[in-house]
Amino acid sequence: MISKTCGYAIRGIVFLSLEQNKSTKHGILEIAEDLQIPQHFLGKILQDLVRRGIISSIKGPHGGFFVNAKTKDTPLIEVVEAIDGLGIFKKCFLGREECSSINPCPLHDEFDGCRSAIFKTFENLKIADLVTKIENGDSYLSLSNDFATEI
Amino acid sequence: MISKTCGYAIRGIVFLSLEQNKSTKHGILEIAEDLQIPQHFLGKILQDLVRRGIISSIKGPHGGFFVNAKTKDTPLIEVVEAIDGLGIFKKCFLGREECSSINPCPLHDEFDGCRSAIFKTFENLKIADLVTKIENGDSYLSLSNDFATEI
DNA sequence: AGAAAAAAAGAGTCTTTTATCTTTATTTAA
DNA sequence: TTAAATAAAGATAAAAGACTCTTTTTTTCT
Repeated sequence: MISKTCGYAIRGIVFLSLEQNKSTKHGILEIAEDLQIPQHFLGKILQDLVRRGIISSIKGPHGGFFVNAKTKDTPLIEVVEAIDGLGIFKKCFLGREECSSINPCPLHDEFDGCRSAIFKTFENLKIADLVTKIENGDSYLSLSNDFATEI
Repeated sequence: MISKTCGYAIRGIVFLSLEQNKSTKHGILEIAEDLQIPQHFLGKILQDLVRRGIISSIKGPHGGFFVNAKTKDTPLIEVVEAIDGLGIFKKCFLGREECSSINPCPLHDEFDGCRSAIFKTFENLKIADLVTKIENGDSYLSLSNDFATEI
């Protein structure tokens, strides 16, 4: 659905927004290692998010990426729009150039409900909501050590 | 969700299954032009489907692709499995290597319902169902002439 | 001022998906 | 039995997505 890149973006923002991370800046190396995402690739993604104002950064010693006043209230759809664009919600399931309710493909109506449900979920969910889930222990950003060491 | 290639496959099968096409063989050029899909690319896709027994083909003059006894009862999930594989229903929304209900990402539960709804729809829908929609004029395989000429 | 740390930017690579072009194999019909 | 039609196969290319490596810029600290 959303690209891998966009998933990385969301995970990066949520990482910075976790309670114990909020007060500090975090270098790209640290973030990438913790989330197991290629360092320079994640770097570019976070730079995009800084340009959009979703997170902030400072260069130089003791610099790094960090949350700003806006971060936790950012709806996920804003991140999706920044990285993938909203066009992903309009693509025809069967690969036709155009597909809409006035000229639908045979799967259009079948999946239109799901598609708008997904869209609405991205509209309604904010970064803060994902943070809460993680702090409650209901979900995880990276494969938890518990699972990693159990192998 | 499903790849463009998979969409092409479904459209190709449905094209052959339309009532007025059932009794005849259709060359790849005709199918590709009608559906506006790159000819040789669609050729390879249909060849896959022939190997899977979902459609049939005959070489030589008057040869072409055509439906067989199985075609119209083929559930869409079988086509998806043939082209994309069922792995597409397990990929993590946030790009983690593993994601499941015992080690979910913060979006896992949000979208699990949609994901299984989509899976079930692909299980339940058969090629025949899509054919019916088109014959009823409820949906279209290619951009209809009506729309094309209105531009 | 100079060295070091860190993000930012630039450029290049690898992989996958999508698409094209060419050749081969099979079948039909004249 | 040869020519033509057609699917099948092979090889290559173009585009997009994901990832890497190198250089530059900014900032801090000594």
